Amino acid sequence: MGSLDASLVCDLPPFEHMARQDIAALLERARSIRVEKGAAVFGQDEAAHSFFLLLDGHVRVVRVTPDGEQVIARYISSGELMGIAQALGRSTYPASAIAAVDCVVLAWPGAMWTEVVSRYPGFASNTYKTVGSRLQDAQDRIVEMATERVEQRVANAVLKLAAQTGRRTEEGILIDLPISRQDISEMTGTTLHTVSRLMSAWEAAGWVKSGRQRIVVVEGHKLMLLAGGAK
Amino acid sequence: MGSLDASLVCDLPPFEHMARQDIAALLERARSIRVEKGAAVFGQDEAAHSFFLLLDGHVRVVRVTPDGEQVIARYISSGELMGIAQALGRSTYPASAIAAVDCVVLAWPGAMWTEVVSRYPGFASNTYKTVGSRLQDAQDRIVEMATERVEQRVANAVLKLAAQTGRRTEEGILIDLPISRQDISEMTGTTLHTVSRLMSAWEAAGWVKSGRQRIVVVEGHKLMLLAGGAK
DNA sequence: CGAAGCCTTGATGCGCCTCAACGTACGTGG
DNA sequence: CCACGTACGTTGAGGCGCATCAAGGCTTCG
Repeated sequence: MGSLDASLVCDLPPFEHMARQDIAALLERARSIRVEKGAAVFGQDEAAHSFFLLLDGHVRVVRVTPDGEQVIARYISSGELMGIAQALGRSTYPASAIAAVDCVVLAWPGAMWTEVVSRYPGFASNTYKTVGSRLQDAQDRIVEMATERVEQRVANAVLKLAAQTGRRTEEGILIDLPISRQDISEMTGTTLHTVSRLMSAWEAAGWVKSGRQRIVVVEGHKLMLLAGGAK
Repeated sequence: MGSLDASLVCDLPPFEHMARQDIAALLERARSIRVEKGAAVFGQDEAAHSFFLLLDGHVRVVRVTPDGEQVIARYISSGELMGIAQALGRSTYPASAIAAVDCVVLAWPGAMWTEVVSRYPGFASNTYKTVGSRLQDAQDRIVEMATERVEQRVANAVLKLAAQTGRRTEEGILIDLPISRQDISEMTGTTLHTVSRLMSAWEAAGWVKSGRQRIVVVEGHKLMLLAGGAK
């Protein structure tokens, strides 16, 4: 596919501190791909042939258990790397990446990773920073699941989504991607029923407005109190 | 402290594929430290001044929540790296590392990390492999906490410990470090009471033998069935 | 020998899952 | 464009898994 201009991406965290020409050289070797809503960028347990940068859209990273249950590991927003299995010495992807909306991604061949590391150490160290914060996130979530109750976890999940993908509107902060009760339940280890009940209660209290695949946070601070004020 | 011989560590995974003399050079710059049972190798939220290699013993990595609850993130066995915050661009340790028994650790100044990466790329890539498998572990645990019931999680935790630190005895596989019901509960997000009841039941069934801070797995396959046979 | 730490076991209650039924928005094809 | 099917959302009733509260026994160490 055609080449992209370095200026389009040079402000993204992965390219921080890289020379403009190095960025251009990297981009030249990437393929740019359009992914339709609902389609997979890569699939769980499939050979890790590439690593990716999400240019536009939102991607859901999902794990499926042997007996078919789904768990949402995280949402990727535009500008983030994903599928960086080879950076961690893995040969398969540990989860599936599903486009939550129509997306544009850049893909580099996985075999290029070692070369990239040695040639662009800045890119590599930014990648590892990303990995570090994801490990931190994962560990936070374990603590959360071990110590907090459903209501707190759901409040937290909604707040995180609002912080990550929120857009200010006159009503409040709109979570800018289609998200169902089921999705929230898969992020928090509960059922869509419980999420629905919580959202109804919060709506009655005027803290959120929500509808079909749509959530607007009106009174974030109230949710923060729920989520565990001391933090 | 005195210098160590490279032959002592050259078979450990972190030093795989490194030249003997490079290993020796690295070791020369490490401090070797004895840590008493119960003492901290490093503490949560403290500045990440060093990174470590556990030479001998077992270390418990623990997170404490704002309201004082503890969650055990993992156990480190001898030969593993730990406290590698700087490799991930972090300036503080995300958890505390407590010696489960008397330990010996090697410590390198954190500031050395960038130099180490560029000078010994093999060491770096092995480190990132470690990080990768820990991220994987963490994510597995999230899935587990989200989808499995306490009994399965506890069975899994016991099996993991047996696999990691188990020693064959005539009775069965002995988990070779002092571990209480409370510890298991902090690994699985439950209470010591529930763990105690489960262990009693398993003991009655003849699947384990256990006592004060001591667990022997007699019939591992029975536990595997419990933990979720399909895996 | 006392005290502290670890383990066990019972009784009780409730948070949340499960099962069930129905309402409502969406989009697709006749 | 309307009718239907499908996916999403809501709300109730019931029950169970596990936390919580409580009390007591058994090691291990100073």
